Amino acid sequence: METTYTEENYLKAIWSLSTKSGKGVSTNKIAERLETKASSVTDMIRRLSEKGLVDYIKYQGVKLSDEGREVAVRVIRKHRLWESFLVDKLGFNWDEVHDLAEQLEHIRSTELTDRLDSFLGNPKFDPHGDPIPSRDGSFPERERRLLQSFGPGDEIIVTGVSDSSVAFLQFLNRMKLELGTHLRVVEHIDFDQSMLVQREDGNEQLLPQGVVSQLLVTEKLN
Amino acid sequence: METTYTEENYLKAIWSLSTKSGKGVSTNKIAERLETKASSVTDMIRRLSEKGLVDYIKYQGVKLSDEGREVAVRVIRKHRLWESFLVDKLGFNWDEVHDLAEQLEHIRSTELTDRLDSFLGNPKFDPHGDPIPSRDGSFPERERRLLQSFGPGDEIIVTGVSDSSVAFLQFLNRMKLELGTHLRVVEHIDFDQSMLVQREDGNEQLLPQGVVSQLLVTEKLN
DNA sequence: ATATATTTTTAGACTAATCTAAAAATTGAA
DNA sequence: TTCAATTTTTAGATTAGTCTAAAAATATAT
Repeated sequence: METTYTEENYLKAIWSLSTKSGKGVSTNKIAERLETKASSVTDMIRRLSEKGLVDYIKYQGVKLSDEGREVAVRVIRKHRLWESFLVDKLGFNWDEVHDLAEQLEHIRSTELTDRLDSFLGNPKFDPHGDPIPSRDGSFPERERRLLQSFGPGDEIIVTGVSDSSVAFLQFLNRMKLELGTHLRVVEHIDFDQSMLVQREDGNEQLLPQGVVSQLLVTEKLN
Repeated sequence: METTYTEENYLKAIWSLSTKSGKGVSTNKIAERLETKASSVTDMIRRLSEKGLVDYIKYQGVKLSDEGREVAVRVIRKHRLWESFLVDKLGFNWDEVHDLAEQLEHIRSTELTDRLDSFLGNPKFDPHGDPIPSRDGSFPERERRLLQSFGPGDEIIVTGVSDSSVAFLQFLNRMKLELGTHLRVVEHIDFDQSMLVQREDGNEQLLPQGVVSQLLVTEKLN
């Protein structure tokens, strides 16, 4: 299956906007992510659907097919390996490499990807702490601990919840916390066990005790 | 000046088809090189001309403008640096890297190119023996001539090929000829323009006309 | 020098990806 | 539940790059 750069970018966007809930990803969400228009997204989704890369029902959003997911994960593997290369070998800072990796991730060669992987020493996580899929598409496991066990300065990624009640999940949603959200701990507030954290956009947010004691996170390995 | 991948490929083709004679490069030659049709070439030349990247007179062929040459040389610099990376760091053979470098040469980032350059130790020549332009676009010197211009007793080093088709490179590989191979000319075989040479291990080898007329070598000055 | 062959350009059409504007479907609030 | 707001899709146009077929220009051979 031949895929264009653009198709790969759509598949990647759908992958990262997908949730375990099983709901389709909405046209507008994809448009926003890719900085394009909803009408363009509809067109592209139709093309991807004809190629069997996504399952699509009009007005109901879109999901990746098995084949579409494979393509997306292969692109993500390349993206994260190139980011590792740029930081570990060329000395870029981890916050400078995203746009470059967006270009490099479309280079077509399994052989190159695999050689790059071993040149880098088969890293399991990229410079942002995100897991690098292996050749067969499987993601490495990460050690997860409760948010409360971290302290000021620690950088973490939300990777799960120990209480999966609907109410808790909805509350997380309201707090704009989801899987993959990156946070930096600013401080513990001792008197009520809440925690001040900083988001990627620089804004600070206060997380109540209920969240701090239930949220599973993974430490970012820089 | 923003250039597309396709424009860059045209500029590169025009660069490599240009001769010192100062004549314009013909539409058909470009079409053949890029495996496209003459009509497509005419269209693209017109676009490049409007952008000021080439000088073009209908029916008289095309020449690179100063700005077009700069773009072409920057792409060539990237191509050759990536080839060096693939061979020196990832362990590819020098006859396997061309198609990959054709993709990598379009990655847009002067910063990346310069960091790659220093990561590789600022190489002057790529794995095919071709000179790598420096950041400012200047080529390193090295006097190379075709093997056929040498005579009995001359000692030379293989430093490049004037035909870098995959078939030719693979043939050289089969003949155990690679960059840096040292040879001594034994004799010209006049009737079919082949050449008898002696290798460092003392063995003699007959090189067919196709090799003798395409292999670039540098004289060994002892 | 003139007819023929070759090269180059033009005309018109196609595809991928995009856009704007408007229509259709869905969602949500009174 | 019904009507307004929002989301999504459709219709039609645009751009880059390509093609085929035919016309125009140039080169070549007798």
